[in-house]
Amino acid sequence: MDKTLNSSTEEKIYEAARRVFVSKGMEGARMQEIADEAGMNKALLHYYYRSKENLFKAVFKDIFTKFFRKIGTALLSEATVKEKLMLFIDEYVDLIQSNPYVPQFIINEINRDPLMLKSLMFESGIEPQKILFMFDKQANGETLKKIDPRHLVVSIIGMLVFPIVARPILQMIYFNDDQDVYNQFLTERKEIVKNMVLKIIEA
Amino acid sequence: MDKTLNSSTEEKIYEAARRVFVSKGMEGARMQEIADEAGMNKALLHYYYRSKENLFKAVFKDIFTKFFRKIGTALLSEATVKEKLMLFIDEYVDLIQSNPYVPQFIINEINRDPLMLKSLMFESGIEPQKILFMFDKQANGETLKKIDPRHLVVSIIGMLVFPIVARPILQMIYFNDDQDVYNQFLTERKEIVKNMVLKIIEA
DNA sequence: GTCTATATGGCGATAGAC
DNA sequence: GTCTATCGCCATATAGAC
Repeated sequence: MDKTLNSSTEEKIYEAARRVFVSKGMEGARMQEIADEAGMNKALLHYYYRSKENLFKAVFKDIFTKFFRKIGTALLSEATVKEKLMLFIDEYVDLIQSNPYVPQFIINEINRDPLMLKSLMFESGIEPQKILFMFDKQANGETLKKIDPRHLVVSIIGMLVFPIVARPILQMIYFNDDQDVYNQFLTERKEIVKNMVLKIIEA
Repeated sequence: MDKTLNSSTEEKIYEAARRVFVSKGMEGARMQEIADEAGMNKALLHYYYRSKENLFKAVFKDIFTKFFRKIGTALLSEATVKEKLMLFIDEYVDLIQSNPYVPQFIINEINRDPLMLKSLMFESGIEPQKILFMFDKQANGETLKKIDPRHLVVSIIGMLVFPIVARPILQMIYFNDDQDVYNQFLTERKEIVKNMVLKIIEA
């Protein structure tokens, strides 16, 4: 059952806007395209959301919040550092596999308007320091002797995000633009990154 | 001596366009801003380059080509795999430190218009497979027993690029938006990534 | 070659009929 | 609430004086 079939006009607009904004960005998106995608007239978007800026902010806030909450869950779980990291990789890979445009979208929009960050973190109730400090404390006492957890987390996310955002380039130079082979590359990558991380923290 | 002081009008336009395009992207850039940055009138840009698209392509082709050539040099050098990788990290860190906006710029523009890639690789004379195959061959016989060199290179670039492109977010949540501390974080990161890579390939 | 002034088109936003 | 028609602005691009 397609959820959008029975949804209200406002929900249809929101879903369409989400798709268009995420793939084209705030500047690249067109209100006309969102209207087409939602199967209605352009004027209706303004009737419900008054401006493109408003519509964008509604979409971006939700995406940003959900994405960061998801990151927190694995790191806040009750487990050893090693287990946490493996769980984190599992969940993060699934997250970006099913939302491949989101990481680049968030990075681009934050860089375009960095002032969004402060208000966004405040409004969304995200407390990243809580997550990171907790990770810090556990890590220091345990297996991670000489590794700064910040560097480790940055490395893991970078290893996972880069092949997604740079997909067109890598798919071209590695696999002669073969989409299926690249999907396989991404699939096997989860275990490979896990092994790399294990080597890093266990050495 | 500022090179732009004595350069021709066309060179001034090119340099200004490079700065604006790299930081704002093709869609975000404005011809007026490029003209202001070059210290001249908007009409002159069209006199020399005819269209925004033309000017952009001239800039993008150069940046793309130079960036990928630079990557190749380290991996094509005569050395062991380990030495190659360390040299590659050294050069790549320096490259993106002095061109922090370029990686995101390239990724964005390629994703916006993936068809650019084929013609670009052809025109620029880049042969990435040569580089990668060479790396493959050396790697297989040597220390990298169970590691796919493709995954390793993707991991390294991801580890290095991510803290640059996601800087506003990471600087905020890690260091309360302290710019100096984040610069230090980036500086120490070169050696940290080297150590991580060594653990990965030596385990 | 370099400027000012203007044409042209696209997009966000609004007015107003239904 | 939903549509058609249109306004007004801004950005690329061009015309034409100097």
